[in-house]
Amino acid sequence: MSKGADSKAKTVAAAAALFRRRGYNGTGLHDILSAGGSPRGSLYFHFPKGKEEIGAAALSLAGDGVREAIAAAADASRSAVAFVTGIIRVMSANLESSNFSEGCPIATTALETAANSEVLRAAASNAFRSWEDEIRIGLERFGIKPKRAALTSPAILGVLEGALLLSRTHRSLEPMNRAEATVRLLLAPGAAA
Amino acid sequence: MSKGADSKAKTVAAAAALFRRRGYNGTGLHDILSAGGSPRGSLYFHFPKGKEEIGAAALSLAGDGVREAIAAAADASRSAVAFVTGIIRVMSANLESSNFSEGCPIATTALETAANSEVLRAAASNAFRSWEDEIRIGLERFGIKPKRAALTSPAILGVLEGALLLSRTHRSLEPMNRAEATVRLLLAPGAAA
Amino acid sequence: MSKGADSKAKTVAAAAALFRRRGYNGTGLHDILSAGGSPRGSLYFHFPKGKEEIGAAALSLAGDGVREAIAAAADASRSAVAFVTGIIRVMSANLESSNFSEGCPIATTALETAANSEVLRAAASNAFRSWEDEIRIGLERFGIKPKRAALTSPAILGVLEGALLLSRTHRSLEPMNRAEATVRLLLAPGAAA
Amino acid sequence: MSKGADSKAKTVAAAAALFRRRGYNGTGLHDILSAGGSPRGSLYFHFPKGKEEIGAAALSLAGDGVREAIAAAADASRSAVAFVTGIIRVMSANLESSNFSEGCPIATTALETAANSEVLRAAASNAFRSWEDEIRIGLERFGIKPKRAALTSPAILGVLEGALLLSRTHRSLEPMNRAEATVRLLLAPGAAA
DNA sequence: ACCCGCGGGACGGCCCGTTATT
DNA sequence: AATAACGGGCCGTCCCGCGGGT
Repeated sequence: MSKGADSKAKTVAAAAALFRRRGYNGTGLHDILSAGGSPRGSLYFHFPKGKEEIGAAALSLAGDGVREAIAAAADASRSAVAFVTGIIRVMSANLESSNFSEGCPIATTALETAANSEVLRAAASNAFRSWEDEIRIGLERFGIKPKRAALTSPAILGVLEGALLLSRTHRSLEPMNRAEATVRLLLAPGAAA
Repeated sequence: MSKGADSKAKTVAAAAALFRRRGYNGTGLHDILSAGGSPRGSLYFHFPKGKEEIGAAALSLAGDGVREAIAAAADASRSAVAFVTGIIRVMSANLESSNFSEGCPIATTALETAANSEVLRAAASNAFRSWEDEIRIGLERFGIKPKRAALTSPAILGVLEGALLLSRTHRSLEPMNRAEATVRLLLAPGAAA
Repeated sequence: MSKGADSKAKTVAAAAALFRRRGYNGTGLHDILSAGGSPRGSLYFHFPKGKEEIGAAALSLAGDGVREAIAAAADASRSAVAFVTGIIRVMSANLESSNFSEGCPIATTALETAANSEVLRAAASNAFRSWEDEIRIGLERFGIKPKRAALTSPAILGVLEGALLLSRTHRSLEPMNRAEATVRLLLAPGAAA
Repeated sequence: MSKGADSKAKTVAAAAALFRRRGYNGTGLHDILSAGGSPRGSLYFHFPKGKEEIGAAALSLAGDGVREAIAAAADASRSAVAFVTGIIRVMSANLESSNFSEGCPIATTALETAANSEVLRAAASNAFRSWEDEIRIGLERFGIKPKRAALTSPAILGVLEGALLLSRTHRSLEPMNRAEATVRLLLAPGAAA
């Protein structure tokens, strides 16, 4: 049981890592299984709906991971700006340490499957929504009014995602740095948001 | 000659359209060929390097298309804000009319191949860079100083890409609308960018 | 289990038969599968390394078959000359009954792949070596001294292979008959070998 | 005209070289054309029957080359044994210098196509026959009686072909050396052959 | 009249995601 | 819970002609 759960969790974790680097369609079940060390035949025992179910689980796992990282950034910060730039810097560090292989763990799969799998699209949507929520909560914690936080948090997420995409494509942290400037602007006292 | 160029161009156009909707790995050569009306065998004549070469050509074509659209938006506008919101609205219209199937024609392929194909990564990078340039040129045309335009244009592109990703994932134009607000802020007189 | 082994064995047997007649490169996986009655997908399960692995298995099977035929010829003979001419006559009979389609089951594949696949070259080499050994053992059984048997057996094999090649090419048993004369000479009392 | 003939001859020469190393089915028209420096489209102008016609021409060319080499060996020798061992040594040298890639230029194609193409089988048959003839002529020149020469020459060719096959497969000159001993025996004064 | 760029289906081998069977 | 299959589809490349340049 714990062994089964372990095996399942390992598989999902392996899938999440591979989807992040190679995308959903670029990752074979074979790769996931061998990376996770699980046997072949049990896959459809744990995931009766097949690859799509693994994908949804991986999206969920990755979504939770980032959400927790956002919460941790909030805990470690003393201002809204520090909070948000903290998030950006963690992402930048991931990008750099992985040679620009590890960007957003959701985006690639989200784009690949948005038009083809409602299940995966929804899973990606939930993940993004949870990040937005977490950012909003963090902003409120640092004194940003709920109304403004609700408007700014999706904007911040958008800026962040755009920067991750461009950084990965250009193999440069420059878009991440620009994103930092943009979010500062979004959080500036006078900004109408 | 014209027939040959036609056939090749049709294939690339079909590829670009399919990559936009389903991504690179999600699109089979078979689909591209039948969509373009070309037979299998000619493909290897026109694209000796195979799918990767088609991908690069499709990325280049799509890049040019958007670049021209940006230039057209500049021609049709009377202010920097109108110019940039014009771009966003065209993209929003594409999104909506295609039932959120047609977002950025580069982003999906860029993310899928950034870590696996230097050729495709570079092609995507060039496309993004050309948009950034075109935006910068447009901004300068409306009186934004070169220095500021050079800093703001990549930020605008980042905001736009992030919004396209989120809109597609959420099947909602709301992120696009938020992006409009963000770029207004970026272009506001007092913004340090 | 027995079914699995059966299916695999059938595939290998079909492959060996086809490689013998049409060679390795002239035989498609499709032909092998349909001849063996196996479905497509199982192939990669049984032979993860693909066609090369099937080729090696087929070479090994064919090698064993001939080795056993040589051993049987030894059992059925009362002299070294009778033993070796017995081998030749069996081969001649195969050639004739198959309308010169079935010659050496190793030679064609050996020549096709000697320079391209170390795996297949080695498999062919092993097969030939096993025949040579079996011939040597047979010769010793009929009183040929080990030293001489060790020198004569490869010579006999060479003569036999050359004759099989020429007979197939000329569609005539004449080279096989000449080979019989040559091996008699090799086994003649006074021959220095 | 001379250009055309040149191009055609180059193509055939390239084909012969490639067929020798990789066999007939293992060699693509593409390889032949690019090795020969010829354009694609003209191929069916020069060889209306396609690959088979190229194959026949290549077999003929290679056959002539070896026949001439046999004649040259006869010219350079003073005895029947020296003549035949001279042939063997040239072949051994080819084998060794090409890392066992260049054995008999006919055998591989002969075996691959014996059962599938009457045209190619006949071309190979002719080549072998011409070698046999040339050997017979050489033997007669050194005093071997016509009757014996006619019986011994095919035997020698068989021994030689068998040795070439085994040497290539084992990547060893040992079968060639054994072949030398065998032909000495065939040419020994007392041999009934 | 000779040549060849360009195009055309058909498989080539491989591997995909999935399912009976136990 | 996992072994042993299963078709289908992947991309690449095969060998081959049409129609237009020279």
